[in-house]
Formats: sequence, structure tokens, C-alpha cells
Amino acid sequence: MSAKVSRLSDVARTAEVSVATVSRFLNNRLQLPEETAARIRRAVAEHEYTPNPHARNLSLGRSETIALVVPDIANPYFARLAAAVEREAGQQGYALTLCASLNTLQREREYIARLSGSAVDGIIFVSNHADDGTLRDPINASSRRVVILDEDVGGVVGPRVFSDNELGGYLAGRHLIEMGHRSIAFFGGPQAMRSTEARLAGIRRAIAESNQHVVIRDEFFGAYSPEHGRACASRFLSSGSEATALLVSSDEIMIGALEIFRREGIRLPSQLSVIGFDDIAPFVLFDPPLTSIRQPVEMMGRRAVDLLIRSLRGEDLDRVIEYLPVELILRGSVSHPRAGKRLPPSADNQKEGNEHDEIDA
Amino acid sequence: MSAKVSRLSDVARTAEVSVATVSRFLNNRLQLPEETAARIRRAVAEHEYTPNPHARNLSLGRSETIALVVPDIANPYFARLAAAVEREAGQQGYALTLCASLNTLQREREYIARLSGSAVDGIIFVSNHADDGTLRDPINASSRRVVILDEDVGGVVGPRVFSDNELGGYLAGRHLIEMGHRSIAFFGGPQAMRSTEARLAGIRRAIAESNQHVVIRDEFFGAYSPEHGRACASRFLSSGSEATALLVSSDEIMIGALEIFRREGIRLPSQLSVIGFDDIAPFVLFDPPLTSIRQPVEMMGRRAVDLLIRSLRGEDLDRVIEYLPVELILRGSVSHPRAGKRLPPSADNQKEGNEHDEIDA
DNA sequence: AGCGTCTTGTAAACCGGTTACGTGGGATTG
DNA sequence: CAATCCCACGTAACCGGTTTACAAGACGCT
Repeated sequence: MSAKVSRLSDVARTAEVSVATVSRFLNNRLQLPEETAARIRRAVAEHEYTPNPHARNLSLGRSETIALVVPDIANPYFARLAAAVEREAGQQGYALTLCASLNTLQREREYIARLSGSAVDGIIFVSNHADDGTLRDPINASSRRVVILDEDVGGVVGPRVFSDNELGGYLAGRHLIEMGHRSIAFFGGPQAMRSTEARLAGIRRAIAESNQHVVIRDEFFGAYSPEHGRACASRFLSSGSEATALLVSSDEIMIGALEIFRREGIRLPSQLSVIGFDDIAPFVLFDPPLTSIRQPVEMMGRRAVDLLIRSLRGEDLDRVIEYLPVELILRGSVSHPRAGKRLPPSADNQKEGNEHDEIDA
Repeated sequence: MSAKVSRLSDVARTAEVSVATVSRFLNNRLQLPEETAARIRRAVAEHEYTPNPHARNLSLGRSETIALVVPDIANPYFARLAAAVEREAGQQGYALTLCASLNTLQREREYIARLSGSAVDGIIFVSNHADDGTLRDPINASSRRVVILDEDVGGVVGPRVFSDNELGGYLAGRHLIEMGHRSIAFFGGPQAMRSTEARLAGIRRAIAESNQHVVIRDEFFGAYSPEHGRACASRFLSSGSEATALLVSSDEIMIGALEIFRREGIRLPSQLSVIGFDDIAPFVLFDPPLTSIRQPVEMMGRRAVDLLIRSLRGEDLDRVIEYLPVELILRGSVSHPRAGKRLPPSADNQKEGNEHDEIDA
């Protein structure tokens, strides 16, 4: 089938020069008189020569490959991130290998270990669980070759890129307060994480600036998962909370929460205003269309790649942290608080469908 | 920072044997008396030795890495596929490199070229546009190292994994007919593609089996994109089509179409019943929850990896084609056809929200 | 004693590039 | 005219593994 692949030496022989000459010529490390250059070009074409990447990697000590470690690629948020990272990496001449950590320290460490084995040149590292310290040391040990993305890992030095979570919390909080809400619930991610803290801090700043008496009523923390969303929503409803508005810290949590609200016949936004976070899912088409904080996912991916590659080239980026701006996307899931009292969940107030509330302009 | 990484020779020196002995011992190609074995094991541990992958790859001529070529990773459908592929590959000891083709032949060919350069051992190839023949030859030239997934590429020999698109069309068609629809519209993918043809063929089989007079009214073909979905929906509405039901060939197309239907105030399912295809997006939460054909995405990914790896090991799988079963997920977007006449689109029948129809059991 | 056969191991040739160093010859310079 | 420099390229040593070919010693057998 495919003819034997040609090697550098084949080209050299045909061009009647040494392998060194061909290698250096092809890598632009050598000016040659046009005649010789043409001979080499002709030989390359004739043999359809492409350098063997394994040999090149071994010789060069690098592979022009970076790894992206994410908890789960099927998650649309990480998928978008991965797409952006792949794109930018590709443009810079790097291939991308994909690693799903499933949020386990075990696998995360394994992937970092690939660095020292130099299977990949660098890693973009996204985790979304708290670190017990196990991650910090191996990451720091391979300094200049890791950038942290999306969620901080305590104690590592090195370039980091995040979305501006505090701003997200702030924008959401301000909007809710402006709409008249005075009691706000928060379905957060894992408690110990910087992003969760920052979002909460943002809400608090909005409260402080408002000069109103606003309280954060029900704070629930847990995994970025529909399960956690369902749990939050159930606890929220059965607590009989007086909160009239809700900030939900991720699409995944939102999806779970909405399932429960729908099942329990909670009408949005008249009985409860909600704001999402991430805005990756097609929230325009939800019932109602969801107002949401949008994360700058594409830009995060690109910035991370850029920092990593510059870092690999030797720049000292250890102190750089980028916070990329989020946006508030206004849709139909926030209204003024109304008197519509929510019922605690029970077996018999489940409805087949639910009515779509009118939306306040 | 990190101490110099150790090489095989370091281990050999410490263990007081030759490198060949260590290598063969570590690769289980040599039985050694316990005493020697222990010395080597101790030396390995002491040096924290891991073989240099580049050297290994060069020597072995393979890299235990496969590539997944998809049009776009951000697309949740491909993201799910990628997750499944990564998972299965990882379990079989293979790394996965991710390649976004953006549906361009140019890039698809580049990625296939990486095979002959042996940057990767094999490729799982997903395209979703028709091939003009350019793909067939390079793929066939690297036989035993490519598996085609999800959408056929004309003329290639080699293992292939698809979902059972014909069955999908059939299940959708049968359901619609059973619900009383006699005029069905079809928003398809690209016309020339096998998957599109198969789905249409499925509907036709359902019609034939029904012994009813059923017609397929508006067939629109185009890209798997929201834009195409919007275009389909606009043309469909302005054509004043009499179709009472609609099969939409992908989540992406559906998302675009729903935008238009919503904007034009079309009520689902009373004015129009719809069935989706893919069922990756959280359609439960849509308005109304969407009935949909679900593709066996996880299984497709796993099967593709399995076939590829067996193929790499030399098995002759050139004739195997797997069709994996789809399911019909019943939700709320299909009802009996009603008299509710749809209005052609105009500037003044746009509504802010839309009412949620009751759903027929 | 002589011989075949394990066992245990070594030396060296690969894999296919990159690159430090060297060299012959013509042009330039003191 | 010798010394120097530059051009155009060659030689060979890497990179760090795997693997083939082969050898020395132990052991058993005749």
C-alpha cells in the first residue's frame, strides 16, 4: 500500500549532499546557493519527505504538544474551553492532547507526571474541586510549564487565567437589587473554591453599594452538577425560604434546579427570579429564557494557550494573573418580586406542564 | 527545580547491570533471579525513573496516541463523542489528541497526513460534509489506521461506526403517524450525506408500513447549524406549508428553528409537532420539552476506539460496519394535529413570550 | 572429558532526526 | 604573498530508548 516512508538520508542521497545540510537547510539554519537549494527541494518533493516526528521530538527534547486537563469534556462549558484552546494552540503550531481528570486527584497527578516524562511540553490545567495540597507540589515542581485555568489551585506559582467571578457576582447582585429583590439565595459551587467565594463577594459588594437592606438567605454549596442543583432546589423549597431571587452558580446546577422547580410547579420569574452563571447552554430557548452571567470562555482558552507558550519559550510569567470580564445577559427569568407565595413541595402539586409567565420589560 | 530526569543508563549503573538488561526486564522480556530483579527495582525507585516517551516512540515506531478529528469540539454532540473516545482510549492505554477540522477538507487532509508522519498511531475520523473524493484516497492509503465514525465518507474501506439513522427516521415517522399526522416536514442535514438519506429512508419505511396516505412535504437540506435551522423555519413558515409535524435532523438545527418559531409565535405542539434528533441538549427543559431521537453517542465513541485499536494490532476489520441503535425519547413536543392555523411570518405577530401548550398524553 | 543447553548477561546496532565542530577552497586583507 | 575570513558543506556525536546477536558460566548428560 503506502510506499516506504522516506527518511532524511534518502533525501540527502538524492540531492547529493549530507543529511546535516538537508536538515539545516530545511530548518532555515543555512543559506544555500540556489542550485543546491533547488536540488534539495526537488529531492524532498520526489520523496514526499516529512520529518519523522518521533525522531524530531527526541532530538529536540520537545513535542510541540500541550495537554489540556479538564474534569469532563462532555460538559459543554469545558467543551467550549477545549475548542478555544485547540484553536489557539493549532494556530501557534501546537497539537493538543486531551485529558479528562474526572475530578480525581489521582488522574490529575498522573497527567502532571506526563510533563516530567516530557510526553507533552506543557499543561493547561483546569480543576474544579478543592486541592488538599497534593496538586500544588508537582505543579510547582514543573514550573514554567503549567498554566492554571478557570479555577485556582491553592499555593501554586505560575500564570493563571480566570474569569472575573467577583464581577459576575456583582453584576448579578446589582441587577437583582435594582429589580427590587431584598432577599437573595445562592446555589454555589464547592464551598472552598476561590470562584465560589469570589462570586459571593461580588454579591456582597453589590449589596454594600446599594445602601439597601439586602440579605443573602440560603447559601448552598456543592458540586457543579445537576444532582447538586436538584438537591439545592429541593432544600430551598422545603425550607420555605423567603428569598425572592436566586443566583445559580453554573449551567449544570441550573439544569438540575430547573428540573425540580418545574416538577414542583414553581413559576419563573413571578414566584422566583433566577440568574444563571456560564451561559453556555441555549438558555434563550428555556422556559423562561434565562438571564445569565456569561463567562468569556473563548478568550479564556486563548489567553491560557498564549501564556503557556510564552512561558515555554522562557518568559517569566509567574506573577501574571488575568481576570477576564464577564457579561450580564438579560433575558426573561428576572422580574420584580411579587406576592405569589410558593408552596412547599408535596406530591400533589406536580403539574404536567407549567404556564409561562409574562416577562417584565 | 526538578532534579535532572534520570535515564535508563542511570538506573543500569546503580543496579550494576547493563541498560539492555534493565530495558528487557522492565518490559517483561527477561526473567531475572530475584536478587538482580530487586536491585533493578530498587534503582528504578531511587531514580524515580520513567522512560523518556520520545525515545520510546522513536525506537518502537509508535506513540500509543490516537487522534480524533471532529468538525468542532464546542458542539455538544462532538463533545460527548470526544469524552467517550477519550475515556475508552485512556482505558486502553492510549492518549488522545484532538483535532478540529472546522469541516474543511484542507485541515482534514492535514490531519490524515499526520498518520504517515506517524505523529499518531491511528485516527478516528468524523466529518459532516460530503466528500468530493479528496478524502477517500489518503484515508485508504493509510489503511488499518483509520476508523470512520458517525458519518460515512464515500469509497473508503475500513471499519466504520454509525448510529442507526434509518431506525431513527423510522421511529420518528411511526410515532408521528400514530399520533395522526399525515403531512410531515423534514429539516435535514446536508443532502448528499448518508445519514440524511438514511433518516429520510426511515421515515419512508414508516409511511409504507402504516398503510396510510402520508406525505413528506417540505424537505430542506443544509448544514448542521442553527443558521440552517433558522433558514429552514423561515422558509417553512413563509411557504404556508400544510405539514402538521416536523422532524429536525439535529440539535443545532433545532435550536435555530425554535428561535424562529418562538419569534413568530408558533405554538408547539398544538400548531406544529416536532421531533428532534441527537438529544444532547437539555431538551427536557425546553419550552415545550422536546420529543427526540437519541443517538448512542457514548457507545459510538467506545466502539470506534475499540475497532481502531484492534485494527492497529493487525486485525482485519476492513469489512466491519456497526450500526448502533437509537431510541425515541417521548416528551412534550408532539401532539395530535389540530386545526390551529399557522400565520405566515410578519412584523407584527412577534410576541415577547409565548404560551405553553398543554400536552397530550 | 566432551558437549549441548540454560541462565544471565553484554556490546552494539538500530530508530531518524539535530547540531557542534571541522575543513577545503576561494576571496579579501595587511 | 601569507594570513585571515567566509562560504558551503561534511563528519560524527548526540537525544534515550529497544532489540538483535552473541558470550561466559553453570549444569546436566553421555
